[in-house]
Formats: sequence, C-alpha cells, structure tokens
Amino acid sequence: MIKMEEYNHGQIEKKWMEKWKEKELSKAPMKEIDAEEPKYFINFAYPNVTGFMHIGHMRGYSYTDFIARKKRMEGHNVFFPGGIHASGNNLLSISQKIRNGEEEKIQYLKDHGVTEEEIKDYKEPEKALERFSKSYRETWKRYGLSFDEESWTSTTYPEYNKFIEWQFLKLKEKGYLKQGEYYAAACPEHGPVAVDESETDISKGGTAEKQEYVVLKFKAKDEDFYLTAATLRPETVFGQTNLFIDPETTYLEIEINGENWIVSKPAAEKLEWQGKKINEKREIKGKELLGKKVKAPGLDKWIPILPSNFCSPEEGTGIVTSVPSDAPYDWIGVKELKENPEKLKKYGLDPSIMKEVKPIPIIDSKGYGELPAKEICEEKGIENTKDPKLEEATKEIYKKGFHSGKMNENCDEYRRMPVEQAKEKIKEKMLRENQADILRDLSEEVICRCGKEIKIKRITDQWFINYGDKELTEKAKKHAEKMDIKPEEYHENIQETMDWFKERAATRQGSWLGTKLPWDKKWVIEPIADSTLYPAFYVISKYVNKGDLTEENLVKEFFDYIFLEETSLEESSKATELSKEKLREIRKSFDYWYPDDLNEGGKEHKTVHFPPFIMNHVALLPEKYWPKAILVNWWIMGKGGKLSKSKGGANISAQKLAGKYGADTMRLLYGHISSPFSDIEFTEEKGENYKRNLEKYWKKVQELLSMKKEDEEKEIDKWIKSRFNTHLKKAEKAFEEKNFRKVIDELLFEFMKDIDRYKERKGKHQQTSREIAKKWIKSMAPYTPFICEELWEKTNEEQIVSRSKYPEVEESEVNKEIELAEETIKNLEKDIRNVLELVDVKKPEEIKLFVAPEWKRKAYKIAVEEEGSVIKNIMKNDEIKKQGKKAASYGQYLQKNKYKLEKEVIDKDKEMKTIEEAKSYLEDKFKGKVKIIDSEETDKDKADKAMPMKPAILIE
RNA sequence: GCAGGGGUGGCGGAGCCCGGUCAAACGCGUGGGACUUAAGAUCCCAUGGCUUAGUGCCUUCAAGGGUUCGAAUCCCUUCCCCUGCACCA
Repeated sequence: MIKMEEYNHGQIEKKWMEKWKEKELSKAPMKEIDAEEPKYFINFAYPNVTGFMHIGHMRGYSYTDFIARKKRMEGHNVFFPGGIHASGNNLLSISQKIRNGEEEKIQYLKDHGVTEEEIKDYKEPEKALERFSKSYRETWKRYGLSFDEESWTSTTYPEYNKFIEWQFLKLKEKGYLKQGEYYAAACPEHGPVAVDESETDISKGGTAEKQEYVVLKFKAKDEDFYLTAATLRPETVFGQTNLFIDPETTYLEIEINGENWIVSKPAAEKLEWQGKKINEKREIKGKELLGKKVKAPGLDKWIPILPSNFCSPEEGTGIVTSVPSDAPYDWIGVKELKENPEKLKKYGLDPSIMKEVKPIPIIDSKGYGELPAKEICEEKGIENTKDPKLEEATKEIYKKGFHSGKMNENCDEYRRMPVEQAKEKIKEKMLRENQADILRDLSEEVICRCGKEIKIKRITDQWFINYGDKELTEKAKKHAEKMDIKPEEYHENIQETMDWFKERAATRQGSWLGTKLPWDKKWVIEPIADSTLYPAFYVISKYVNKGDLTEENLVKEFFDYIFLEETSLEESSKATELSKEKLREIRKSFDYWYPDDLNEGGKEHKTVHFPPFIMNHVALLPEKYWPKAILVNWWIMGKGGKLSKSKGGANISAQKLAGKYGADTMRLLYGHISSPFSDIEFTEEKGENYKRNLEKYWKKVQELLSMKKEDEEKEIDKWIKSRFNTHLKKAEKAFEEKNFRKVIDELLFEFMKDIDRYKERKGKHQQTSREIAKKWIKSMAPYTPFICEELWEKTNEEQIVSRSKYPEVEESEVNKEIELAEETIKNLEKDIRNVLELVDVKKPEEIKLFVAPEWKRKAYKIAVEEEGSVIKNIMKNDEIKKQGKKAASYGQYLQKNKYKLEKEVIDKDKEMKTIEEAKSYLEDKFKGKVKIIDSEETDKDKADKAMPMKPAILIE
C-alpha cells in the first residue's frame, strides 16, 4: 500500500499555483499561431472596482475557469483574459472616504489584510486602483483561475481610453449617437448621480423612483393667477371636487411661460432645475387663498379651495387636487371638514361650502363599488389624515384601478375606456390644451454623499446611444437567436429585452473616471457604455503590456485596420508609426482569437450588459466577429439577502474562504451546490461538507491507485469501466447545458458510490483501477484542479494533468448488460435482507435462489416492446401460452407494471452466471450458504415467483 | 412602470422543456445498526400512511378546474413569494 497522505489543501494549492505559473498554463499564444488549431476565447464580465472580491464574485469566475480548463484539455488554444472596470466613481468614492477617515471603510480595508502602512495608498484613486488590481489578480490565482495575466487591462488606462474613443467615433460615424433632452437625478454640486440601492453615489434614498407628475392648472376666479396641483393620476380629473392647500405654508407666485402660478417654494426650485424660466413675484400664505373658487381643468367647473394638513410643500406643488371618490387622503380630508365645521370657521369659511363638495364616481374597478376611497377607508378603519394606513390604501386602490378599472359615464369621451389607456390620453390632451404641465420628481428624499439634496435636472444636450435603431435591433436579435445563451429562458427573453432597449444615455458630466468623449471633452463616457466591446481590446492589451504598443500608436487607423481592415496596411503603418510586420501580426492575432466564444456574467447583466454587448458588436464589427455564447450565473446570497461589496456581506472575503476551506472546495461548492441558474445561500456548514467530500475523493483515488491484483479482468472490472463511461457521457451532456451541478453529480458523487461498490464487490484489478483512477482525475481536473494535479503526480505521468487530454466517452466500454446484471445483484441483496428481516433469521442455513425461466423473459420483452394489452400480446406466443395460468398471472403483473420495468432484460444464462460469480460475495455478506437453482429444473412452488432479474428467494 | 422567475416531503434542493420507470434524485436532519473502551469519523439500514416472506394499497408535489387511459410534469383561473432594470456595474 502507498502511504496515504493527509489532504492538505493549503500546501497543495500553493504548490500548483507555482507550477502552473512555471509551465505557463494560462498563457495564450499570440505570435506563432497555427490557425489550424482550434481556439477558444472566453471571458467574464470584468468587475467594477468597489471593494475586495467576496464569495459571490467567484461563482461566475469559477464557471468560466471550468470551461477554460476543459477546453484546454480538449486541445483548444484558450485565451482567457482578465481585467477590471474602474470607470465611474466607485473608486473615487472609496478614496474619498479613506481621505475623510471614515472608520467603517478603514476597518473594511484592515479586515482584508491591508496594513496601516498601505492604507495611505487607498487615499489616491490611481494607487488604490493598482492595489485593487493586484488584489483581484491574487484572489483569482488563489482560486486557480487560469486567466492570462499578460492581457490585463483597466478601463482607466490611457490605451483603453483610446480604444473607447475609437468606438465612439465609429458609433457617431455610423449614426448611432444622438443628442437630446434628458432628465437626470443630479446633485447641485456633483452633477448626475446613480440612484440605486447600493447607494454608491448617495447617502440616502436608494429606493427612490423617478416620477412624472402632471401639473394641473386651476385658474382662480377674478384673479390673474393659476393655482397648480401635481398629480400622478391625471385620469381622476373628472372626480375633482376641490383643492386642498396648507393654510400655514408660504407659497410663491411665480411668472412662468407668461403665466402666473402659485406653487410651493421647493416646487419653484424644481421647475427651474427642469429648465423652466421663472420669475418670482411675491410670497403668499396658504390661508389667503382659502375659500376662493378655481376652475378645475378637464372638468370645466368652479371648485373651492379648502384647508388641509397633508399638503407637503416638498411634494408636488404643495397644493393637492381633491378626488374623494378615489383618493383615500382626499376622502378623509373632506370627511374631516364636513364633520368638524370649526376647522372651516377657524379660517373664516362658511361650513355650507361643503355642500357642493360631493364625491363623483369615476372609475369602475373590480372588487370596488362607486367610491373605492370610502370603501377602503372604512374597511381599514382609517379615521384621520395622519393615519399611516393611508399610504397603503392609496397604493391598493391605484393598483386595482390602474390594471382592472374602466372609466365610467362621468368621464365624457373616455367612458368605458380602460384606465391604463385613459391615463395617457387624458394627460396628452391636457398638455396639448395647455391645461397642464409636467414636473418630474423623486418619490422620496435623496441625499448626495456631500449632503446636498438630489433633484431632477434637465440636460438639453445629453448624448445617447440609439439602441432603438430598428435595423440594428433586428440584426442583433437575429444573431442572438443563433447564439448559445444559457439559461434557456434568457435566450428567449433577450429578444424582448433588445426590443425594449431604446436610447441610452452614454455620457455624463462631472469628475468621473473613464474616457472623455473625443469631440467634446466636457463629457465623460458613462461606465456601462465603455464596457460593451471590450473583449476585443484584450487582444490589443497583450501587446500594450509587452511594450509593443503605446497610447500614441493607438490612433483611429490602428483600430480601423486591426478590427475592420478598413484602412490599408500602408496607411495604417504610416498613421500609427508601427512596422507593417507588427501590424500584420496583431491583425492576425485578433483575427485568430475573435470572436468571443463565451462571455460570462451575473444575472444583473441580463438587461444592462449583455444586450449592448451584442448590439455594439453587431453595430461595429463584421459578422464573423460577433459573439458566440453567453452564460449567466445567479448569485450567492448571504443570510437574508444579496451580498454587495459596498454593504455588509462583503466580509465573506473570497481570499479568507479559500484559506479556510481550500480553493478546490470552494470551486466544488460553486459548481455543485445548485444549478448555475438559481441563487444560493452560503453557510459554513456547506463549506465543511464539500471539504469532506473532497477528502473522500482524495482517499478513493489513492486507494484505486494502490490496487495490486494482476489476474484476469472480472465482470466487476468491466462494470466499473462501463459505469465510468456512462457517467462521463451524462456529464458531457450536462456540460453542454452548462449545468455544472449535474456534471459534478455524475463525475464525483455518483461515481464515488460506484467506487464504493467496486471495492465492496472485491474489485481490485491493478490495471483497471489505475486506468479508471487516471480518467477520473482527468475528468475532475477542470473543476478541482489543485487536488487533481496532486493526485495526477502520484501516477508518475510527466505532463501535468491540466495539459493532459480530457477523457472521451469509450462507447465500447459501455455495457448495458453488465450494468443490469450488477443492478440485479444489488436488488437481490436488498430482497434477501428484507426476507431475512421478515422471517427474523440472522444466520440462514441456506438461501435458495430461483432464477426465472426463459419464457418469462420473453414475456417481459414483449411487455416492454409491444404496444397494447400485454396479456393478449404474450399469449400469441405458443411457448408462453402453454404455461397456462402461470403465464396469465405473470402477464397481469407485467401489464400492471408495464411502465416501471427496465427497458431491457438479460437472459437466463447470463443471470445464472452473474449470480454464480457473486455467490461467494453473497455468502460472505449473509453468512449462509447460497444455492442457485434454475426454476425450470425444480418443482418447488417458490420457483414460480421468480422473475427476470429478480430471483425468488427461499430461506431454510 | 417595464421585464422575468418561482411555490415539491422536517429542511436545502432535483424532477417539469420531451406526461407513464415518481412516494419523487442527491444532500442535511432524524431513528436504528456495525465498528470503537468511549466520542468523533466511517459504513449499512430506515425515514408520507397502512400493510407484507422480498408485497400491495391509500393520500401527497400552493389552491381550484380542464386535457388524457394516465399529470408534480401540458392548458386555464386564483392566491402567494421572489428578482432584474430605469446615468451603480
């Protein structure tokens, strides 16, 4: 026996990281490429620098490496580049925080092994970038990712910038860029910010949504001004009964579009931000307006202005139009005034004013009567305007009304129109007739990192990429259909996503990292827009890193030649100041490696990254360079939610986990814990569990390698070979589907069980087990490469396993009959055990096994193969028919179990032989004599119970 | 708002596309056993209910209805949960 070593993942992984480096496993050839050799270009969506790698990131990267390694073993030249995406402001914001001495962020660095000394580097974005780059590369290597370090790039490198400049010049040239109006969430100080839950740019309000209010204009009676009320539900204008205003708030009268409007102060500011010219005329207290009559737009009716306490100056215009039939707030507001005349008297209003305030039913929605607001308030027991349940009541009614409601007969030309349609129509009409305007606002308060409030700002000359271009969309959709996109749902679904993809803002102003728009340097190209065509740059990047190319060389003619061959070699050489040889070489490299054979990314990329990734390729490159495949992976969740680098969960550092459980264990976990296409939750137990399984593998392979028996191959040896190939075949199919869980199930877990069985059945043939062990190591090498290299070394092969040839399915070794026979023995054991238990015998004298007669096998075959009534079918056969009653009763059994039966059956001799060979094993196992009897040569009744592959058992 | 995914046993999670071999993989948990001085690890058995010489029956895959000889799987309706996106990447 070989002395079995402990599985020490730390040591093994360190050793092989170095060996791979030494052997240049990951290096993709660039120069002397033999174009005959198949190539495989694979990349993952490069990470944005927001912090250190956590457990979630490595999932998708591991998948990418599984594929890269397998392709390599299958004889492909593999190019698996890596880089980072540092544009935007994440990096700036990290450095800012460190400079500000934010305790939390500093602690975060320390938690990831950053020393006191190094912290200062993080104060400067450029140095922080290099630190992070290094850390990412180390983490990836720690996980065994066989990516080509020589291709490394960052979106902030000047050479990369040149590439993006070219891309945008091309987009412009081809007419995919346009300029127009845009309303962005922006800080007065810092310009446009991203409002999202990760709250990178902002300190509060990540869940806010942009909303578009319709500002209704109410002409005041006998006055030269309009009151204004902002609403999200323009369709309810037909139900207006009054205006609400806060008596204590000071409003402004402003001059706007040649009219005078009454609005709250914040509203005036918002309007100004949104591009309106405003002239402040005077301040006016809410109470001064009470009791006045105004003309309700869309209704052409005079309605009164009433006091209320729920008009916030921050929301809309600070004045609310009241629709008590459908708005719970308004209903309660009106009700309060009716029931408490003193609230009116307080402001000198005559309570009789309320007589004309009668709710007008306007919408029929499912589940509600004429006055939904009244109903819901009563149902929920809402009594006053301070009740928090009002929010939820409002939402509920809106949802029902919007999706299932129809306008009723009080709504003029809109009657019987679904609310969904009426809403748009009414809005359009009121805007057209100058009865209303638009105000955009955020649904909740959003505060910038600097403390200033974020508002919606109108930008008039925003650059967009026009992904809505019909021809481009059609071409891209058609191509996507042909691509290998996993999961399948997404393959279908990306079609619609691309339809839905319209203009996308592609530039922004402010101090962001990234590429400046070449013809107008005040714009920085937006981070999503600068990461769509980038796999193409990786090829170039290798030459940049080698020192063959500098920023100066990367002029338009360079890319035109390399990517498109649009410029001649002559011209290009002149313009770039590069030798023709060099240019030709780079061109050849690019042409060899492109297109991208697979791009991998997390599910968040489904609607943001992948569609423009395809569309930019289609828009700019020739068809032969369009991408081939996309793989989307789902996430690893922490307890209770998504992991994000900028929030909690980040502490499950990828580096630490690799140290604790081992990189192979983590890769195994990623590969197997569930399908790539569902979210999973990581727990420590799961880590432990996979580590244990890997240890089992470690042990079992070594046991196989140490087997010494040299005589003839037995059935069980053929069986184990057959099993391996059966599993491998299934695994290959699963691999095509990118279902790594299934792959590992077959290759590791299922096969491990077979190995146990092989040992139990005294399989120990040296040559067989060695051969199996070697194939087993190879087959697992893409998934758990470190442990496999270490085991491979024990086979004394010269080449490392990562460079060896991936095993192919040996169809000739797949032997269904042998597998069935072994299945028979397994079932037999179970049956014997059951019987022993039932008759309560521990040590049987003799176990008699009756093997089913040949006619039953014929019947069995007929039952499985022929359609229709089993009994009828089998009785057509004379040999079976002469069995009489026995045949009928067996026929009944077969009929009943028709669909449960194995598809094939072994013959009597084979079954006898199989059991004969297993005899000593069974005797050993059950500690009693085993006698095998052909049921055609006995008169025991029990023999009648024998069935093919299921001998009858008699204990005596 | 736009788009998408899902509800399976004590739990995690397969199966569903291509209906029958599904009381439902695999793992965890639980119970029993072997080994051990013991614990752990490992191995074996059981794990919906009732039964039984290795069997058979009944009730199950959110709820209700339909298609079918047959449905966890196909169709319809209802309820519930989740996710992505909208100048973060």
